[in-house]
Amino acid sequence: MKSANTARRADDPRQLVLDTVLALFSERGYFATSVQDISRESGVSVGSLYHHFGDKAGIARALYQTLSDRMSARISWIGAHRKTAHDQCRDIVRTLFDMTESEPLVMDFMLYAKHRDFLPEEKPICSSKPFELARAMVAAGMVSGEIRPMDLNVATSSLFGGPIRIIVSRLDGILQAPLTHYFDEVWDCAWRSVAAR
Amino acid sequence: MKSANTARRADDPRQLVLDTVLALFSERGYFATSVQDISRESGVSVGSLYHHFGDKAGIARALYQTLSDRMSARISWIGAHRKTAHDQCRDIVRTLFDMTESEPLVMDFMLYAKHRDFLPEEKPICSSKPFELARAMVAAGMVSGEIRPMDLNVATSSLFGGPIRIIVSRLDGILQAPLTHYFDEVWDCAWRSVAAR
DNA sequence: GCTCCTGGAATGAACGATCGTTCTAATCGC
DNA sequence: GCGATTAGAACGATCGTTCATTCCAGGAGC
Repeated sequence: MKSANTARRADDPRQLVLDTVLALFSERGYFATSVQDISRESGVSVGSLYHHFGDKAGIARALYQTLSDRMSARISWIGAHRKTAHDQCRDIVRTLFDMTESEPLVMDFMLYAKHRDFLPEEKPICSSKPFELARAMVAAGMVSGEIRPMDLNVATSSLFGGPIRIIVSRLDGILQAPLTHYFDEVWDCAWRSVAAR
Repeated sequence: MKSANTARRADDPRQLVLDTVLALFSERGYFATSVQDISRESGVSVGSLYHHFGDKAGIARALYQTLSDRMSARISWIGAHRKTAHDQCRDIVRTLFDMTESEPLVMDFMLYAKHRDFLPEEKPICSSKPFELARAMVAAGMVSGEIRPMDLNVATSSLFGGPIRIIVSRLDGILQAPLTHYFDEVWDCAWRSVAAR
């Protein structure tokens, strides 16, 4: 094999760093994690960190960008492969639940990155790319008559607010059972809040 | 007047400091606010700060305690003066909306204090005193038959998740109109998600 | 095939700035 | 006159960042 992309995940210093800081930021927080910590834990020298990311905030920005893009891709896929707003939104919630269970650190970072003290210029999660995609699906559902006519912000918040709050509860350790256990009940409540009839 | 409490708000150094740090933490964040900043802005010397609060985290803890107690008091009052779970929860949402408009900094701090990097030992907002009170009202509503039988966490999250998400949108500057404008629609959606019939 | 050259990548000791905290002396209220 | 409170200069620790240096892969010239 030609191995055109010689940068395997294990050897690519960028990916090595991003994997490391996701864990460090989640367990200690951004400000309690020093650049020296990142260097030691990832095995990448301080000089390399600055070569690749510019500054400390650049590491956080790169991490957010990567995770945000991944989530956008998943949501876009759902939008293309499900027809009704009901099915699209349902699958989004299911994906969010699955991600929370399989990659809780990722979910935690995505939900709170903007509101933590770093990433000052980034816009809040609710106006970021992934959420914009979801909002568009809700809008389409309102046009098609699946969803009652109302303010678009109210509809989107009502539909996803409950599921997000359950995710937060799970991340905070309040819920012992995996989110799969709650999915049907949560989605039933969420859809009732905006369904046309 | 005897003026038994000689510590008027304007002269009480503790209250002076808490008012100051609420503004500073909200606009710059906890870690970007130095103790020297707090001293300069509040007019209280560094020595006094440490005399009254012990350390920097103590200031944040005191602020959280004060605001949390105030919110608990309001929710308790509602619990005592409204009979049905519907009216109780509705008034809680209205109070949250009102607070968001009249004291956005307070609301912002309450919603995100636990998830910011400081206050490490505090439990997350959803298991704090104010939210426990609200959860109890939901539980009572389920017993009385106002709310469909379901997992208590699911019901509470579904009922307050939408309103909280709208509050976050407003705090982030996404919504231009005051929350009063959205209240009826938001509450209608929220209640539909859990109402018995 | 061998050497030299080149530029991107990696290194980590060192730097200045700033942070939270301490401490001693001064001041206030009674 | 005495404990509680205030004052703010000073301290050690630690932070993010810099930079002179080394490493290394691969193309050019012969």
